[in-house]
This record gives sequence, structure tokens and C-alpha cells, in this order.
Amino acid sequence: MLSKKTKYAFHALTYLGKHRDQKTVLIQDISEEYGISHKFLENILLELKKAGILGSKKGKGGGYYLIKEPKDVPLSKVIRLLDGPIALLPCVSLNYYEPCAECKSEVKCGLNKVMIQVRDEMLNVLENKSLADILDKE
Amino acid sequence: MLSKKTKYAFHALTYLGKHRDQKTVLIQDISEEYGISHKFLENILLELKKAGILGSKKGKGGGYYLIKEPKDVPLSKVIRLLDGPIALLPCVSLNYYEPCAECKSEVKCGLNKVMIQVRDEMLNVLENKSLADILDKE
DNA sequence: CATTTACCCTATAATATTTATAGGTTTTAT
DNA sequence: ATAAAACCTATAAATATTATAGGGTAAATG
Repeated sequence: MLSKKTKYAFHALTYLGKHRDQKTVLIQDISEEYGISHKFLENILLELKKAGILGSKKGKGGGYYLIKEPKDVPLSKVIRLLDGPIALLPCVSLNYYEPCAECKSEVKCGLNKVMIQVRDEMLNVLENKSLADILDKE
Repeated sequence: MLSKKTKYAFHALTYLGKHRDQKTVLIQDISEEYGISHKFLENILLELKKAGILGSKKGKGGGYYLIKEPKDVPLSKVIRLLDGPIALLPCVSLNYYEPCAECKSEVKCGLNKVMIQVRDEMLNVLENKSLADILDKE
């Protein structure tokens, strides 16, 4: 399951995507719309900004805005950013690889092989679906 | 990512699958092979037994054994048993459904729609790959 | 039939992660 | 100047995961 952080990130991105006509959107608008704590959401939006998905403007009249086209924000990017690895095992993660402590030989591990296949099929979905797909259904 | 519990379950099932020629396998054999705490593994094997995947025999000469054909143990079954939902959001889980607290209308939620698609594609992989696929690669 | 072996069961402790809060700093518009 | 609003870092609270503990029950063996 996705963490709340990631789920909230998707909500926020959806909200921002729906309000692309206005220059900026307040954290508070989003936090009220979804009943998310202002401060918690703040941290999430900051991460999305650092990742180059959002822009922001400080001070009065400031707020956040999408700087990417929704189609250029794949689900995989958001999930990796807030939740970490998409792969089901550390030993098959492309972005967060770690060997399994108990594993004597990755090359001989059948679980490793199968989980590579699972990862590839999951990525195929998560890299090809994007914020645009979410917005299309709203 | 899968919990260690689930990963260990897969290791144990793999070991049991590779030793189907012998009547029973000791917890200790498996725990030594993978360096897993005996007691932790015991809990896992018990759950696999209650789920009808393993059988066991008590007393001297006892131990665990597979009662299902490896092809009849889909990855999805093991993951759901030890880790819970496969879906990325509670509102799209088939087996562990819960509404999202922040959601006003599931029907109008684009995230919900997209995550149903993601779930279906993930399930397509995880229901069709099984212990047999792991054993094939060992 | 006593002893040993090994699974069965439940509870709880230890650790790690996630979720949330707190409090100040900086920037900008008016 | 003042108020609004993002920025930043640290820490607390809650939850979930991982691990341990300790006795209970059944079966084999001599």
C-alpha cells in the first residue's frame, strides 16, 4: 500500500492540476479540500517542489503551481519520491538497490529472478500512467 | 516493498519446494539455510499452515511439508496472507477494502479509477506467477 | 510409559517507520 | 511596516514490523 504521504501527494497534484488556470494555489486550499493537516501537507509539497514537479511563490499572493505537464508526471516518479522503492525486494530495486542480508548468491536465487519480472511489469504500468490519467477521470 | 515476513515465507516455500522428496523439513533446517531466527520463522510457517499451503507433523521425525503443488501457490496468495493488501490504496483493495477517510466520493475520484487499473494489472502478474516460477529458476 | 523431539499458541518486548506537530525564518505584496 | 505565505529543521506521537519468550500439545522411540 502507498503511504498517506504518497496518497496525499497525488491528491495535491490532482488539485493543482485542476486549478492550472490560476497562478498559485495555497497549501491551505488543498489541506481543507482533503482534510489533510496543513503542516503535514507542507512537507509533502516541499518535496514535490525539490523534485522539480511543483513551483512556488513566497509571500502574499504566493502558493504552489504545477510546472510539469500532467502527462510528464508518471505515477512511478511520485511513488519513488515519497515512498521509495517500487520493487518488492531490495535486491531487485533499480533506484534503491540493496542486497538481501540472507542471500548467498543473487544469481542463483529464483525469488530474485521472479521479482525482477514482477518489477518490470509493475514499472510498465506505473511509468506509463501519469497525473494526466488521474485528471482525465475527475 | 515486501515485509521480511513475506520474503522469508517465499524463502521457506522455496526450500520446502526443493525438498519435496523428503517427508518433512525441520524449521531449523530452513532457519539455518537463510539465517532467519527460528522463532520468527515458526510464526510464519504456522500462518502458511493455517492458510492451507503447508502441512505439518508433530513430534520426533516431524516437520513441515508442502501440501499444494507449487503452481497452485500464486505469489498473490502469500503476499496477501503475510503482508495484507496488494492494492496501492485501501479504497481499491479487493480483499481489504476500506474507504479513504479524506474521500468525499469514490465515484468521482480520479485517483481511485487509476488505482483500480493499476491494481488489476498488478494482480494479473501476481496471480499468474507462482512458487513454481521461483522453483524453475533455482 | 517416560523421555525427547518438534510443532502449536499467545503474549509481549524491541525496533523502525510513518504520521504529525512545533516553531521559527525568509520572501513578497500592499 | 505589516501581514501573508512558503521554507526549513527538529522532534514528538502513533503505528507497524520484527523479534523473543515461554509454556502447551502431540508423536515417536526405546
